[in-house]
Amino acid sequence: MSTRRDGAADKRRLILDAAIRVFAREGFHRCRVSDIAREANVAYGLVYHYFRSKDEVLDTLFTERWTLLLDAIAETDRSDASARNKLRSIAGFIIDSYSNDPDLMKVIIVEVTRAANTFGRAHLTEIRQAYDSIAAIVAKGQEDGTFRSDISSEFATLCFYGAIEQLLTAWIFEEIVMSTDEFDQAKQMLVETVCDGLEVRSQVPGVTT
Amino acid sequence: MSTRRDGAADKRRLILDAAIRVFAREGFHRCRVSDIAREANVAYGLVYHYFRSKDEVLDTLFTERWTLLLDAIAETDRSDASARNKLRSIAGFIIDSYSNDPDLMKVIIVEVTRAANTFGRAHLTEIRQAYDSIAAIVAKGQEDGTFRSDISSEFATLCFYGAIEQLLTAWIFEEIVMSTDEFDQAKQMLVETVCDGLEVRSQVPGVTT
Amino acid sequence: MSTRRDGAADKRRLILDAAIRVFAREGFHRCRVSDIAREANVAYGLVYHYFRSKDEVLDTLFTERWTLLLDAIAETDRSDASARNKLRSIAGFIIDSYSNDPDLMKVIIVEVTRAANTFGRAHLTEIRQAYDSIAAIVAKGQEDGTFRSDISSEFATLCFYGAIEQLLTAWIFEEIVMSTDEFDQAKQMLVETVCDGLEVRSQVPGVTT
Amino acid sequence: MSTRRDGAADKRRLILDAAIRVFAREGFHRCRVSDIAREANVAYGLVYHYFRSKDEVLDTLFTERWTLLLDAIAETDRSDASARNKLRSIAGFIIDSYSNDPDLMKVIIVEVTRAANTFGRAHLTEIRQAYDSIAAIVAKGQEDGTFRSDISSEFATLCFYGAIEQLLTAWIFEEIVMSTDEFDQAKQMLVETVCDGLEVRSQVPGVTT
DNA sequence: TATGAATGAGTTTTCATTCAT
DNA sequence: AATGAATGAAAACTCATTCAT
Repeated sequence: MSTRRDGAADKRRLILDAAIRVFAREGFHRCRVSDIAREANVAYGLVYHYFRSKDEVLDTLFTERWTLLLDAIAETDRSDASARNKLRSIAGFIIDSYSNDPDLMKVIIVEVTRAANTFGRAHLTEIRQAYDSIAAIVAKGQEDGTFRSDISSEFATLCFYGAIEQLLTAWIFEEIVMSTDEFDQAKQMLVETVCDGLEVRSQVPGVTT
Repeated sequence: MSTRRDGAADKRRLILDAAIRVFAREGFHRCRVSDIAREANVAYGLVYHYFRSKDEVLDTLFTERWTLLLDAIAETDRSDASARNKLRSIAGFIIDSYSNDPDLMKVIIVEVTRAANTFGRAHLTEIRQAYDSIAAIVAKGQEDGTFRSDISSEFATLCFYGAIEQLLTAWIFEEIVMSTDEFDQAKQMLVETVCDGLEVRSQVPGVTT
Repeated sequence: MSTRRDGAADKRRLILDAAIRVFAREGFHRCRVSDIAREANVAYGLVYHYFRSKDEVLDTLFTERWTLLLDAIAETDRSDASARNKLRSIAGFIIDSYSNDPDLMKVIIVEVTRAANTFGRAHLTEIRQAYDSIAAIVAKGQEDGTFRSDISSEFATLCFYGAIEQLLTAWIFEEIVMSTDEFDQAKQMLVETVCDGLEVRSQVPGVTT
Repeated sequence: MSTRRDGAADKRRLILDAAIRVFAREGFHRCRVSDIAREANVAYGLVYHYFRSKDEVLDTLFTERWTLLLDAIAETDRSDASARNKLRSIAGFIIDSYSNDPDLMKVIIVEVTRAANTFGRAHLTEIRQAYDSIAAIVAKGQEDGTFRSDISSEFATLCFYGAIEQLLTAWIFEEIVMSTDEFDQAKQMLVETVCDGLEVRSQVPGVTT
């Protein structure tokens, strides 16, 4: 969201990128502002020239990226693809984001999205907005008869997003390095599993307790 | 976990229970040890009499509860129920845990299970153990032909567990209060969604990108 | 200075002896009262049953031993040995004390005698008393013409006692283990060096700056 | 030791000088870091800006001064004075140090040199180095026939250094204020006593036990 | 814009001492 | 006499933030 020119001298960007690495490596709470400055090869005080606080650095990082996600979801929703393919596209976007910049995604997930007590709470509105947009896609799928209607769209969204995030979390937690093919396979499996669970079926298996 | 007699005088238990409330309310990092002591109506130093550090309090809380989960999974696995019903039982156990003690589950999820940088890392082994046990159940379901085999059991487990945790996280995040009926409905929907996605189907819908 | 019966059940003595080992091993400030109790195989609170405070344990240890030293000096002084032999006897007593109970002597020297800011200050009177008694012996040696009189007896005492303490300190610092012969040799060298320096000489070597 | 310019603005120096006064007045263990900061008229945190810990402040103070001593000994040793005069010079340097900056010397002696359990242990190597250099001087005196050879040079050094330190300790302990003349007299007496004890004599007095 | 010294509130942890049994 | 749980004051150390240059 920098309104400044990009270039070698954009110290603000330098700081943000350094912060990504430092937050990913040490965690937001564990690292010190001086760690960010050192990683960016920049004077301590400059961080405070560009950002009001350490929190604002993370907020900026989150909002930058989350806006892209919201845009991608909106963009996808505008297309006339099937609900299933829209979900595929969103899952693909998130997984590609991780594939392209695992550090940033790690920070966003670990420090914001999954941090119910701190930044998660602060960015609840933006996070909800993503859920709501996805839920709207599911709802349309239910309306046109693709998806079953006995599962609420909000609930379905939780399953969908929860599966994605758990996948990324596993990669983060276990420090798994994935190949391009493996990423593609993961996308495929994810969408199939979740969407198959959501689709209308001729014969629903009987449930016994 | 406590080998001491329970009763009004078990200050150790008092401290653990107070810690649950304080961690849930303020978050592990935000709260001070003095908050725990005050909440437990106990002298500051007594926390350190029973626990080596603030960290150890959380560790204890996590291990106490996670052991119950691992036991429940193992117990379930030992039964001769179908794979689907085993998963239902596990999901039920976790959701019931939340229903019975939302504060404790909030702490475990927010501060440990989802905290890749801090306690999550420390308890990786125990967390993995749960995943592995669930994956084994899925694998058996694949072997007996109930579940499709084109999705790896590990991957299926991520979807399953991710959906559950996202569900709980939503409740936690949004501070949603659920009725018993709603809890039951959630269990039902969760298992149906995930298991239907995993099951072998006569006709798999065509996938177009 | 226990007024109680000695015996296997004398917990007070047990505590004092344990304190010697713990103070010697870890230092007075570094060790905790619980360390003493554990070393003595005695309940925490029992230390406070017999002693008002941690300080009092050290005070007791010091006074017990220092009284023996003061007695030995007085006893020596009462004999009709030469001044040189009186000093030899005192040096011998101190070195024997170290030889017999290096831990206790380490504690007394390190924690009291050389601790100008803490216990040394508190026991200044008793420490001075030893110096004064030794100085009196030197003074008599000066009066009867054995020792030179151009060096004040107080000053001579400082040299004498300083040399002894430095010797013990070296053993303590460097953790040197000495044989009986080496102890005897040390006594011999010490007294010769110091006394020769104090004695009246036919020809004093010229001093040039 | 400071590589910074001296002047009113060198807060690091300010802190070190304040620490000398505070350590001398209250003792290292008794004083708080806040005492040092207040004495230096400096913010609490600045102490930690310049020094990693309270320990490091004392370490710095000791090393600064002890280096001067080692230099002085080396310098002295390089001259072609007699062994006796070399010892005189060293004793003079130490006593002058005390005379010029009694607080600093008090801190070094009380908190480091005589503290076998804490800092003395940490700086053992540097302390030994001084002893060794002095012992080398004595050894040369033995080789050229000035000093008697039946006393080992290490032993002689202990007597020499022990006498000096005991002298200073007495001044510190008893809070004796000395005039310049008295300091000179002390140097004179010290060297005479110790060196006379070390010198070769025509007739060695008989020793009877 | 850039620097890094300076500030000081906040928190964990330690441990001597007390006290109920 | 003996136990060990309970108390709480004290202090080191951290680090986000400010500020003078």
